[in-house]
Amino acid sequence: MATLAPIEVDPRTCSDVFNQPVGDPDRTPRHSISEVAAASGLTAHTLRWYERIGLLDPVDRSASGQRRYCDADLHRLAFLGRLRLTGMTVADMLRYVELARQGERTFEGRRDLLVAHREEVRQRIADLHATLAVLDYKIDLYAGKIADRGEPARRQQRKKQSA
Amino acid sequence: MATLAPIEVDPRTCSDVFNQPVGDPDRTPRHSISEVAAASGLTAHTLRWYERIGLLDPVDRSASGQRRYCDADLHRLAFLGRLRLTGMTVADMLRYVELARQGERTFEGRRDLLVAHREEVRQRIADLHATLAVLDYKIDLYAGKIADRGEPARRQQRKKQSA
DNA sequence: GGCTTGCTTGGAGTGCACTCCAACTCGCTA
DNA sequence: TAGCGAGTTGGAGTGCACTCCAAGCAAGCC
Repeated sequence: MATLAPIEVDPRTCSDVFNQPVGDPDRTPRHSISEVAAASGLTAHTLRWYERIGLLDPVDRSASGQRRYCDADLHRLAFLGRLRLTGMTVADMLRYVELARQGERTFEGRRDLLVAHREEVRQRIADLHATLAVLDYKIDLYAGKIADRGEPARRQQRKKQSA
Repeated sequence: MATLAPIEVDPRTCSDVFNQPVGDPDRTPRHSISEVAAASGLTAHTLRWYERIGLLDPVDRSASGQRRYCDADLHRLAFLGRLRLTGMTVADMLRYVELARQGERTFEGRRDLLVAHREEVRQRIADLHATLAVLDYKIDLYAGKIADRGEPARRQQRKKQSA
């Protein structure tokens, strides 16, 4: 069991891994929990916890009872990790996963959930950009003040420019 | 005490309100806690809590002991709100405020703190954009599937396109 | 005077998302 | 055969950022 590369974020790698995984991800159970932890950025604790609360279906086990994750598990984790990273609550992720378990008849529900999340993501991008402008402004201000302190002779002049 | 407009996010309104407020914000204490709550998006609980932990200096009081916020308080809150909204921890905000209290000699420290936060904000914007791509992809996929279900005759064809 | 509304306080409580613990098993190597 | 490292479990604990509570006060209105 070699070290796993970090899970891909290419859209196709997490398209619809629950029902019709793109590229037919391998279902061979073979990755240990520590490998998956390293690859996903989640801790082993968190992986077990996700399984316990139902975010992951029960993972395959080795003869001695240890977890062995397959590629499909990795893909689901990659997608869940994206949702989590972008602020979706675990409760909403659970809702999504439970819809997915119910099959085709929940396409609308799942789409709506993702559309709502996409709106939130867009809003947050806008918020972050607005804050970036504020940070740039203040950082420049500090840069000017630090320079002024080094060159007190120019203080008067600088103050006029950047008040 | 009229309803306050939401606090501005224009960079100049939160430039350096601690030491040299831009545009010389009014120091007249006049806004009640509920007005400030409405304008800032924070609850009255949170405003009191921010003051208790030292994020805000002790706010002026009316004759009967009620808080009266001045415009400078609003500006500080606007900036702190931006930091908070973009994921800075309260502990880091406190560190920033405490640096500001120490005056000029902490310009570098404050700048460094903001520069570090700016980097985090940029990283998060990148993460959000990456997730947006994944969400777009999956939402399109669901749209296709929902359409297919309505038009079973075309299912074969559509599947070929969007697998 | 009585009622309502809005505010005050310190400390306790909440919700989320982990994160850790103690006691245990298993496979492997020396 | 002993020791080690990696894994197992349910339940308890942690840290963060609020959020609420109970009891009380002050002002305004009928």
